[in-house]
Amino acid sequence: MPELPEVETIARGLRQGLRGRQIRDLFIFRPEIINGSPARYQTGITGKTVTNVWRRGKLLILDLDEKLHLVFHLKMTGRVWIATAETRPDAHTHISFLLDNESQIFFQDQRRFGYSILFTPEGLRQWDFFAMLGPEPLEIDSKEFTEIFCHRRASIKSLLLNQHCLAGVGNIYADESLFLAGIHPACPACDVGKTGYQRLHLALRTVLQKALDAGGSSIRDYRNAAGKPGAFQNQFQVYGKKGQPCPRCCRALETIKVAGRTSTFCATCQVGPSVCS
DNA sequence: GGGATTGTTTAAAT
DNA sequence: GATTTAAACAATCC
Repeated sequence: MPELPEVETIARGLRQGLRGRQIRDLFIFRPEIINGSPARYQTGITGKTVTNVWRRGKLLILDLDEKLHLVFHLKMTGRVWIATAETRPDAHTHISFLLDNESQIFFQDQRRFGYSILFTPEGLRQWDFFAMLGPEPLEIDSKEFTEIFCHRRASIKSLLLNQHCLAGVGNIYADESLFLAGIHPACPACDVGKTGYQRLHLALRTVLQKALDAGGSSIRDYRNAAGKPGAFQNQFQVYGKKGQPCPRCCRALETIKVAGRTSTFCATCQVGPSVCS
């Protein structure tokens, strides 16, 4: 679930608490969630100091001194948070990092789809997944945004979810922004139209910013760097609200599968594939 | 037990 | 070759 606003919220929280902290030791309870050699991971991180924490797409990245990047992908249920010295690791705690102030970073993941990797700067640059990420949706201008979609026939929703097109958007913010822009999720991207791209760009930025302001969305698993849930789930207009009245026209919200994902939308307010303008 | 959940990769089709 | 679609994968919940 952690998409751009959630990962960004975690990164901001960690940055606050971790800058200048040294990682004294780490305990790897489940080596298989480390991509690459666990031994190299262990020795590479031990004794290093966290110099910065940032986000790219849905990736959480801790910069360590001596030029290393400690990367996490949280996938569905991953969490990275700062626990007190007394907190005991549970069955879902796969790595714990002991800090020089006795607190600890926990990497937990109930479903274990997430992973962590330690990179050198060159390694990170050459990592295909990282190199192929599209632009940050909060950073591009409307011309760039339009250019991503206007020549492609795939559904607009599938391209919003495609990390090569835009980095950081997942199912929640795709559905919410398409509703706000009044665009049907299955509409071919090239048929959305000039004003449609502008509405969608604005809608996406608006939704992402509001979610950031609310500290992200917690459906069930997401927690911030302090282990606390976000609040944006209380502002959802359509996501997960099948059968409930559309906030705009009161027609019951429907779901369809687009790009293999459940998409909740209003059949009145979101213009269909054949009528997009 | 089947279906749904997620982001991403891989394979197949166009 | 580029683009698109579908299936597969990980583990767990309901």
